[in-house]
Formats: sequence, C-alpha cells, structure tokens
Amino acid sequence: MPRVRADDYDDKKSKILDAAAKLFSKQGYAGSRMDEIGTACGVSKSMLYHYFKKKEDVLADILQEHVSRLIESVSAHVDAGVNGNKFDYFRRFVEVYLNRSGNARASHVVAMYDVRYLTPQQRKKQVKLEWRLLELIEAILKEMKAGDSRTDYRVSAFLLIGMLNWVELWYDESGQISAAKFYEKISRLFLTGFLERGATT
Amino acid sequence: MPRVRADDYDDKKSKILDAAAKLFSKQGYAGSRMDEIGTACGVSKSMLYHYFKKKEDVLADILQEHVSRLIESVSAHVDAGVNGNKFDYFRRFVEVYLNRSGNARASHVVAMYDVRYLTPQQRKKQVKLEWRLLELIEAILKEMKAGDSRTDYRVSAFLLIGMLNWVELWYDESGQISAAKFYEKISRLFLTGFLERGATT
DNA sequence: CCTACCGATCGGTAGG
DNA sequence: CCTACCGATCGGTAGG
Repeated sequence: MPRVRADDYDDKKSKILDAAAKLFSKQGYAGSRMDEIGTACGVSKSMLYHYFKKKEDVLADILQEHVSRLIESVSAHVDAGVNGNKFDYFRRFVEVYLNRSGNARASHVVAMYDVRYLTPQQRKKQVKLEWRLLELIEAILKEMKAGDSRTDYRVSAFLLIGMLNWVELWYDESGQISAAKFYEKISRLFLTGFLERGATT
Repeated sequence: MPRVRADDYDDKKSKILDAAAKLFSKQGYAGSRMDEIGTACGVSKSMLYHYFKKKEDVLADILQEHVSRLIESVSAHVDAGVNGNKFDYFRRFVEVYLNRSGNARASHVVAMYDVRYLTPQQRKKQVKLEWRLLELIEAILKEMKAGDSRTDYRVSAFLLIGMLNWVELWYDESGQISAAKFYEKISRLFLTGFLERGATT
C-alpha cells in the first residue's frame, strides 16, 4: 500500500507557520534559524524540510496566507455594500482590517518587515496580492466619494493603508484607548480629511 | 612623533555608514555581511573593525545619526514657531520631515525595518531618541489646536508619524505626483481630519 | 523521522 | 606605546 499524505498534514503545516511567524516577528526572518522554528513547534529540523523545500518557502507561505485572508475579509465587506451610513461603512472597514491584521499580528509584522527576504519570483507574487488589496481599498474610497481622477484614489489608498499598517505595529489593545474608540478616531480623522474638498485637488 | 587619529577618520567613518545604510536598505541588516560593507566602500573587512567594534555598532550608528538629524530639523522648525498661517506651518513641517528622511532614504528604510537587530541596550537608547521626535511632533500638533487631553495628541502624533514614515517607503519623486503637491495633499488630509471637532473626542 | 554530517559562510581576531 | 591597516585564518553556525 503506497503511503498517502498524513491526515494532519495541513494541520501540522499551519502549526509550523504559526510558530515561524511568531519567531520571525520577534527576531526577523534572517535572524531566525530553521532549528529554532522546529524547537518552537516541537518538530525536528529535518521534519521541517518535509513541509518546506526552502527556508524562504516558510516565509512566502506566511505572507501569502496573511494577505489572502486580509483580501478575503475586505472583499466580503466590499461585496456587502454601503447599505446605509457611509461613515459607518468606512468605520466598519477599518474595524475589519485592523481586527484581521491584529488577530494575526505576528504574520502582519512579518509582512511589514520581511518581504525583502523573498526571492524575486516570490516577491512578484506577493506584490500582486498586495495590489489586489490596494484596489479593494480604492473601491471603498470610491464609494465614499465619486468624481476624481484615478491617481488620487490610489494615493489616498496608500496613505490609508500606511496609517493602518503602522497602527498595527504599535497599538496596544490593553492600553488606554479602547479598540472601538480607536477605530472611530482613526476613521473619522482619515475620512474627514479625505472628503474635504481641498484635500483632493 | 606620536601617531594621532587620522585627519580623515570621521570622513571615512561616515563613508562606511553611507555604504552600509545603502546595503542594509536593500538586503536587510541580517542579510548583509561585513565584508560586503567593506567591498561597497573600498575598505577591507579588518579595517571596518578599526572603526566599529561590532557589526551591531554599524547599525546603531546609522539609526542614531538618522533620527538625530530628523530631530535637529524638526526641532529647528518648532523653534522657529508658527509665525503666520497655521496650515502653512504644518505643511512646512511635513516638507521638512519628508525631505530629511527622503534625502537619507537608505537610512530611513533601515530605521523602519532593522531596529530589532539592535542589542537591548542600543535599542533602549534608540527608542529614547524616537520618543524625543514624537514629542516634537506632539508639540506641533498642540500648536495647531490647544485644549485636549495629552493622550489624544500622542495618538494623533503616532498616526501622523506612521503615515509619514510609510509614505517614505513607497513615494517616488519621479512619479506622477510632484513632491510639492504631495506635501500639500498629505498635510491637508491629515490636518483637516485632525482639526475636525469630532475627530478628537 | 533522527543522527550525522557536508560545503560555505558567518562575525570577529590573530600576527606582523 | 600608540594607531593604521593587511592577508590569513579563527571558532562556531548557517542551510541543507
């Protein structure tokens, strides 16, 4: 009887990815060794090479999975449509984005810091994914206000995603400002500035 | 006659730091080797150890110098005072910050991505410097609007610095949007949102 | 799925 | 006795 892929193959693989993401987020990709990843999830180094051909493949999988999930969440929000108050729609987008990236903070940190360690091919694929996310954010901004040039939405989308990604790196949910208050604040600050007439010329 | 420190000691040292910053910004700190830094500036690896005791000291010097210069520039702007139109004062701050970080883009990228490779002691010193920069930005925001709680200025300062730092990573001066237009846009977007009454509650 | 290793390369230092 | 600098090589560890 030929050997088949173990039932828990995917399960183990995602456990490795979780441990690796946590490690990379602390020490950086280049500062983490394969055997450290193994120790962190109770697997031998050789075993890791059963799931991943190269060290870079671990990184690529973390990044791709993270952005894919972000796209999924944001996409669902876009598909649902405005359906009522525009500001509320925007605020809920901010909430969805920051919740998604916050729940996977380790992966998010790695996505911020370690993209450069991907091979050119892996990087190309990753950048493509990130553009899809940017386009979704552009779509949301277009819902907020129609009539300007495309370039303008792109720049605004960049500014927004920059602010959100940065926030994720330092915002502490256990801190002084509650998550809900924070979503409200950041949404209002950005949207007010974005909607103001002079801001788009 | 006793030998003294060479006349061009500081000059050579800053040349090394420039080359290292460029290298780190492309390959990351952990992905760059000491001998690569040497090759990049025409100096032997052993020579590098005349100027820096450890590899980490190269990184620490790059980061400290970069943030110190940012502080210097922003501090001068704060000292100059508003002197007229408030929006103009804010826009000029954005210009100063993005010009300073843009002229030293390599160092800025390294400051964004590689702080984690500092030793705990070096990191502590670096974080202290960065707090000083944040306080300066808080001071500017306070000039724009008085009367709110301290926490609020801090969060807004974080949002602003996040947007500015992020921008530096992708903004292409040779691109479609001119630097002047861009400073104007980002300033107006942020300040409008920041000054709006609801945004600060 | 482990132990035993490899080719190479790392940061850092020797003698002169 | 200091600083400036080289070719060679150290002990230890990386990915595989």
